[in-house]
Amino acid sequence: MRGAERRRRPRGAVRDGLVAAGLELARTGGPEAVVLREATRMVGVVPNAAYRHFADRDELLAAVSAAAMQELASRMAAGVARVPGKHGDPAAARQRLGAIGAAYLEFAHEEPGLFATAFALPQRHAYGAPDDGTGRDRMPLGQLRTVLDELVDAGLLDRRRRDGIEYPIWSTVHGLAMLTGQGPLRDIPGATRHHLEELTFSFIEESLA
Amino acid sequence: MRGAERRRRPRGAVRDGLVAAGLELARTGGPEAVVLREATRMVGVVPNAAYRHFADRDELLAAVSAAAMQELASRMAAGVARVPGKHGDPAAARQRLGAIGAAYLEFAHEEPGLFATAFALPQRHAYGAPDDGTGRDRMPLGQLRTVLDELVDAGLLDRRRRDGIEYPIWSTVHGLAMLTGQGPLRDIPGATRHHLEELTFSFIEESLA
DNA sequence: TGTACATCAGTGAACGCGCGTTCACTGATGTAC
DNA sequence: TGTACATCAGTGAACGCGCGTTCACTGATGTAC
Repeated sequence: MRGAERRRRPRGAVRDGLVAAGLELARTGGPEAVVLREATRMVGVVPNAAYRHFADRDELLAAVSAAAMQELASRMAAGVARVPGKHGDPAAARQRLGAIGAAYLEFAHEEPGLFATAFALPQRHAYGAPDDGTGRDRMPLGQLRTVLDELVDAGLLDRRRRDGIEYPIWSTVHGLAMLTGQGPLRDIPGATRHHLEELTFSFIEESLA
Repeated sequence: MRGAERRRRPRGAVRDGLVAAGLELARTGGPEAVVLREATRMVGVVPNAAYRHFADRDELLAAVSAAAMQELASRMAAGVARVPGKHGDPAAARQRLGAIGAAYLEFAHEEPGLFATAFALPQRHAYGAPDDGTGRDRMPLGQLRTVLDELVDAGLLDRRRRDGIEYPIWSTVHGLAMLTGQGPLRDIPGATRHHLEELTFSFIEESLA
């Protein structure tokens, strides 16, 4: 790089660029496609420059994975926010639960690579992390809990059944996402997939009722 | 290899050996750990010898994956067979459903690498394949269907709700296996995991009731 | 039953590839006085 | 306000590695007559 070109990037631009590049790679090919050298190429920087920002490839992947999870969380939050009706309204509460599940499945289907990357983390996520104060972008599990609490307040879910029920529900939706995404049901037609999604939502509501 | 050593292996032994070696690799490190060269080393054969039996590495992985799925199917069948009581007996039917789910989760937990490999197939499985005539070793989905039919016969599941309900149930169990296996809940203590499994079984039964 | 020949299933050597990572370096930026 | 110096964030070159895969080969086995 010629002298005049040095340090033209704003602070943190390379790091952000590497994560963004990693996200593009993950989008196409999942976690294994997050190749450190390729990311540096996309940013226009020499391979070892990455080591100024990440200890190793795993650390880059962790950052990419966290970003992918954040993207899922944002979509869920947006889906929930789109449902009108105030807290405690039964119809609204039910719709918000549906919106959460729908956003989850939509993300898994539209961005299979990112979805896989969000969950294929070699380390732990802060799934239960508190929100950022805005109430948006909270982690998926937290958002699900909030809606389930609302279901209780709305009288749609027995308070005595509330404890821990987020896990079976999460499992059900996550399982469907995996089976129809990267799993054995991945090649079924779209209509069939939607039918399975409806069956699954009904199954969940049946259990809550 | 010296002349006398040539062709001492019985027919098909190398191929079977490669699949067995692949299974060992997958057991430890999942699908990516199925490395063709390493498998040939384990069998004691030169790397390119593998190409007498598989077109490429993907074909070897497919064979390994199918074997892993077969292992899961066998465990499920064994679990079901262990439950006494004849067809149509309500208590037995319920227990057989539980045995299927338990075998699935146990396999995912005890053999996470094989579980991942069984489902990380780059091609399609014959999940709905007919059985081999013995009634054992049928594919997981087929076994689940059989038990659900029995639940209907036993009067525990409304016949009108039977159609397609295998998918939400499969999703629920599969999702829990993923979340507590390779997923974000992978590091929870064993007691917590068992609690989640119980919660999940209850959730399913609640929906069927 | 014996022999000629095709096929099968292995060997041996080599290939190019891209990867993650390390090292010594240097110019630009920020900071203390 | 100016200067000395530390730190930051990049460059350039190189490494060893193991991988999948291809090629030409050869000995053992099975088959046709």
